[in-house]
Amino acid sequence: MTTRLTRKEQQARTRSALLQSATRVLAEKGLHRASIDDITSDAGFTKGAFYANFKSKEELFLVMLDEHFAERLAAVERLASGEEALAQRAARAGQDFTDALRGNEEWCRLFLEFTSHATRHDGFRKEFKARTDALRGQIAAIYSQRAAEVGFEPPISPELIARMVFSMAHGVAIDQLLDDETPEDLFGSMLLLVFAGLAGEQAGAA
Amino acid sequence: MTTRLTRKEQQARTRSALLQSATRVLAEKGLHRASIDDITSDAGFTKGAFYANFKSKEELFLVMLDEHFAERLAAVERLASGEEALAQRAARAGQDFTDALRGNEEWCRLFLEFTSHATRHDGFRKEFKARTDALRGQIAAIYSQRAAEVGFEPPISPELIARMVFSMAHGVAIDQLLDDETPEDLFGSMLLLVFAGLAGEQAGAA
DNA sequence: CGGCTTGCATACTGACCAGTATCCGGATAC
DNA sequence: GTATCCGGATACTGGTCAGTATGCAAGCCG
Repeated sequence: MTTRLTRKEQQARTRSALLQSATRVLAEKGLHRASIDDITSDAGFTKGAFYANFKSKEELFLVMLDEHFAERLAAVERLASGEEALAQRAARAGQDFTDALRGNEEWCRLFLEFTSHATRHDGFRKEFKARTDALRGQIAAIYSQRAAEVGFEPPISPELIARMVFSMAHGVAIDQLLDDETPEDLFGSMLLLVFAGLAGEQAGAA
Repeated sequence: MTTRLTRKEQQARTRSALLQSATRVLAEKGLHRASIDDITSDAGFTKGAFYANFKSKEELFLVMLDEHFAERLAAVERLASGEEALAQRAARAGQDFTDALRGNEEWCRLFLEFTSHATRHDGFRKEFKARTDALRGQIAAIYSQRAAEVGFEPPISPELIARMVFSMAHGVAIDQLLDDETPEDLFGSMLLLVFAGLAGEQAGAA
């Protein structure tokens, strides 16, 4: 019972170990300063294992992008179907979305790295954008559904609201990376203000 | 009249040419993928010129940080002393602050690069933070002064408001780098909502 | 004018790294 | 049980880059 794994299982295990190490090491050192050897040795392998599982470093980035966004999308969908927060303000969705960011320094760093990589690699940028759009679309949909339930008519489009929430989250993530004095509830306060503003705008005419 | 420059003047000219090229090249290629040779040759020099003017690549980053923040601080102070926008909403200050960002893709990219560098180099991070704090403090002061002029009592501290404005600006900057479909007025709309929220919060109790 | 200084150029070094070629040993298939 | 396959290890290649050492010519000072 020492070696119970088929070859496929073994390789899958290796691959996911590499991905896990990649997340850690790339977040720590940055996309370009972390070498393949850094990543594989962190996982207890060598270069050979890497190239048996990924075509290139660039492909690794893509795979990681996929994994991270899939996780977050799943989290959002879980929230969408969950009943618990239903009566809460729609901001909840955005809040939850960035609970992923807050306290998750690793993902913040990776997000930064991926972003700057994306600005220089158009293929990667398109993939990044596509996934961001999907996530944002989900959140917009949730918001709009919740708003309808409460009988609230947003003065601006849910898509735009979602975009604002994303931008705020990313900005706060940056703030937290740079500054150890960032107020704990910065993002929450911002959401509150924005949604207070939305409520106010509805009352007042355009 | 061919060579009218003293040696000091000549070197100052070289140095500023290098800094200008550094801004362009580092924004284009990223802090670590742009080599010293890339920078110097963009300016029509070679490595020797670089090391005659800067101790190391790291020192170059610091100098650039200084220059950029000095520019922005100056811009903010110009705004603070200017009379033209005095009657406008306090958001003007923040707006102007990020006009520097909007349409200034180069600085956005550099900001991203500096940020991610800062997360890995504590000395640099502290310098970055110090300058950010100064800029944010300025904006908070302006906001607070304007609010007093209008007789408006902000429900939350001007420092926190300034921090929000910064975060939003940075988030929008990221959005714009990643997405060519970012609405032109995203940042403006966000500011509007936030300040509407502030006004509303003042009326409503806590 | 002549020796000294110095800003910049050139050539080089040591280190690092993505990707490739080759090999091995154990799992798989028959 | 033997031949095959293949995940992963090892060794190597070509290229890049920060930083250094040295040279040189043009500016500086007496």
